[in-house]
Amino acid sequence: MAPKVLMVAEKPSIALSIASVLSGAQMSTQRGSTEVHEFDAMFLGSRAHYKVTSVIGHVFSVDFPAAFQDWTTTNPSDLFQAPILKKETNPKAHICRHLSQEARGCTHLVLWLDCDREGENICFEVIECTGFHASDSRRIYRARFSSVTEKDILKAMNSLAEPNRDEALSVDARQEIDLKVGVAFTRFQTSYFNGKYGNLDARVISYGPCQTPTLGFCVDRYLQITMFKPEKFWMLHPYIMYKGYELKLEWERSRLFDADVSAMFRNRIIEDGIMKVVRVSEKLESKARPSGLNTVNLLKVASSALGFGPQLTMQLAERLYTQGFISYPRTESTAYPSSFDFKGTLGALVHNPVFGAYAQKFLTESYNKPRAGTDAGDHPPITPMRSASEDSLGNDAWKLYQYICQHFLGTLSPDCKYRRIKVEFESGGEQFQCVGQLATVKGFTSIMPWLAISEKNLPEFAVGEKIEISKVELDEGNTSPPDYLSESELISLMEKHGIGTDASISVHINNICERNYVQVQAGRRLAPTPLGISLIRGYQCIDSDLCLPDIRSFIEHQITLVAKGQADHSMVVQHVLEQFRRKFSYFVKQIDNMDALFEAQFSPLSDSGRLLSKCGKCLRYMKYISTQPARLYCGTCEEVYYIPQKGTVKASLYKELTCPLDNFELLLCSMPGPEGKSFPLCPYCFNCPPFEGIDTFFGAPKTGDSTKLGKGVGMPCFLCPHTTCPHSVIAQGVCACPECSGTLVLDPVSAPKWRLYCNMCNCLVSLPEGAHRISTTQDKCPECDSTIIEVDFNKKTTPLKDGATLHKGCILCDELLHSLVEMKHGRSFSRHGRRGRGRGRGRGRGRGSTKQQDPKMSFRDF
DNA sequence: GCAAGGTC
Repeated sequence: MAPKVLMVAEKPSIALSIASVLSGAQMSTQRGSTEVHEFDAMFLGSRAHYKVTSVIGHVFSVDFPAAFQDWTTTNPSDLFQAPILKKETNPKAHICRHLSQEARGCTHLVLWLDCDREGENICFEVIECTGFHASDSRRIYRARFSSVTEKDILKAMNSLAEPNRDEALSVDARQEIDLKVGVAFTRFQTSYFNGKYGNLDARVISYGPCQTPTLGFCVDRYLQITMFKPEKFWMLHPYIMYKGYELKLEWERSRLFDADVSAMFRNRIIEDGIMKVVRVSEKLESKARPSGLNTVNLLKVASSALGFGPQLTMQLAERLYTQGFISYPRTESTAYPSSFDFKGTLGALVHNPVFGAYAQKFLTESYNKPRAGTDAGDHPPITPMRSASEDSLGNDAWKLYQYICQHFLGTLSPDCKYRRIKVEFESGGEQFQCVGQLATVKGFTSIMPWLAISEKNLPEFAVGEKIEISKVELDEGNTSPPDYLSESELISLMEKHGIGTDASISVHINNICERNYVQVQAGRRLAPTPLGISLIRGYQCIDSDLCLPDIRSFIEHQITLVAKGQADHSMVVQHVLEQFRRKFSYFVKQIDNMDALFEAQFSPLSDSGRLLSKCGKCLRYMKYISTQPARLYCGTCEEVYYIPQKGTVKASLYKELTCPLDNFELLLCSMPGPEGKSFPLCPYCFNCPPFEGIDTFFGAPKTGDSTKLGKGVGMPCFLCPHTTCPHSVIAQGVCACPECSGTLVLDPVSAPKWRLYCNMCNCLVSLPEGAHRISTTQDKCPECDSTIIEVDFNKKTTPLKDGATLHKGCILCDELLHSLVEMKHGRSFSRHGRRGRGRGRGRGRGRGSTKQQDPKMSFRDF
């Protein structure tokens, strides 16, 4: 039987390249989760059928099991020993199913994942999905390629190897360590600080072994700035007039920090009055052309020269790449592969209106061999692939494309050469100099003009000449602090310390912006916020390891032992986690030290917010904190009560009305929008629902579990089954909801457009408009068990005979009332089923059995 | 709600 070979790459573009090379572009392509390219060709000496497909990065990512997902019930320190599981990274893409289907009937598997540790790890993810036996070295092969070129692909096919399990395990180790450390610290910090300060506006206060050192770099610079003490200095600048030039000479001492001494030197020069030429030297200097463009350098230039953040740059680059204008934009390599087709790339640019002439010259004459650069074995440097114009790309993409073209042409240009002439002088025992520069070969600077050397002409001097000094200036200056860290400097620091990868550096920077730890200022400089500063200073005083870049190198070093087979995977994970667990428990013990910084930076809850609602325990007013998450704070009891995160809260209508269960003053909440519900709410019950068995809470997810209440999820009065309180669903409920198992409740502040709404779904029913008052009574309809309501009509518009205004009745069975009510949302309104009032447990099943029996008894047909 | 790493 002919072998059937499944080959899997890390991304669709590489699967396409491999298939094109191995099939000689004679393949058929099927769509699927990812494309599958099929063809016949030789494999290990026999004719074989090939299928080439790909994953889209990692198939799986790690997470905690459900039992550890709940912030309120899981102690973060338990996370270090918690089990972890692998979940499909993107379940909607069905990559696992795709691989399993494609592997059916295949005799061999060839793994073409990127040749780095992550790729090695994905190899085993793929093996798992395909159902091959990981140990079957006669059927599973690893293709090792250093670039996606025909030469390297063919070479890899002829030297198939085995996947490296140790390298894959090292990635497993990193994943587990990053997850456990990051999540444990993040949950602890967030829970500790969130809600503690009035003006600390943070949804989550995250920690991570990459993002935190990244923030650390920004705060370090900020601290340098604040600690900086300016010093006065003086510079001596004699001037001479010579052959028509006025020249300002530079002092060999550059500057002095002593005013008197500087003045003394100045007097000596003035006394001497003559500059003597002691030496004239000339040197040929050169400025090297760039090597190939990699991602990190692209990010740096884009940030510092184009003003684009890394996130935007990568988005633009991705678009240019998918549209075929540039090569793959995520690469570490600055060296072109030996097989790189420079002529082809230049040819693509010859018709470009901006770069065409420059490219054409290289083709007709010749071009320089690019500098060696470094080869990371991933992708070639970023180059243009196709000509584009500003009109077709749009402004930002064009700027980036333009730079990529300029850089590419720069790499093929000669170095910039220039003559540097230095003239040295002496006067009054002091040495001075002036320097001239003249370009002899512009080289790459003619296509990258911003890198050109600044030219300066000097007249010719002869040694021994004496020239009169025209004036002497003593310039005073102040040393100045550095500026905030620029994004481009930050990228360099991250690269230097191994924080993040070419693909993730932009993510970490974006992270610390989104978490409100830093703000991007003009010129893309990163100014840390009070929150960012307090965090880093907090780590520095508790355990500075936590925010130093070494924390990443430590992890990298440890997992490298696994990758090299020098240490056992689980031993290393255990060892590293144990160290972090100790650091974590020390951090928890010392959190007061960080809190002291927060106290200095942020105002305590008791100083902010307006007074709202009396606490049922101490009977004092609580404070309303409007910043997210919205909450009430009792300064006396030091308790926080969350309230619904949407809508507004007022005390007005329910002033002095208190909850019979706990004595807390009721609030009136109004959800936003013209159809938003209004309802009373007890701050205490909302946070600590007093009745068991209520499993539908306001704001809770539909599948929510009532034992796991989050912030903003709880029991407003319309869900409360209290039997005598006038605000409970027992008192305010009118009838069963026609749409769901909820109860229609009277909206207490809906006048003059009186209405009922369902306490569980969106169902809305409008009542007679313009009534003075509508209220529920304690009576029930004998026919349908709904609550009898009482309407006090307006004298002028009353529908009652003789101008009477008071009317009691059932909204379903009373003819007059029913003619005045209208269904706003929902399909039908049956009078069947027992009314809501009887549902002592808040969620009755009254309607369930009769629901389908008489569809005609709908609201409209009534 | 949480990390970092792939890639889209």
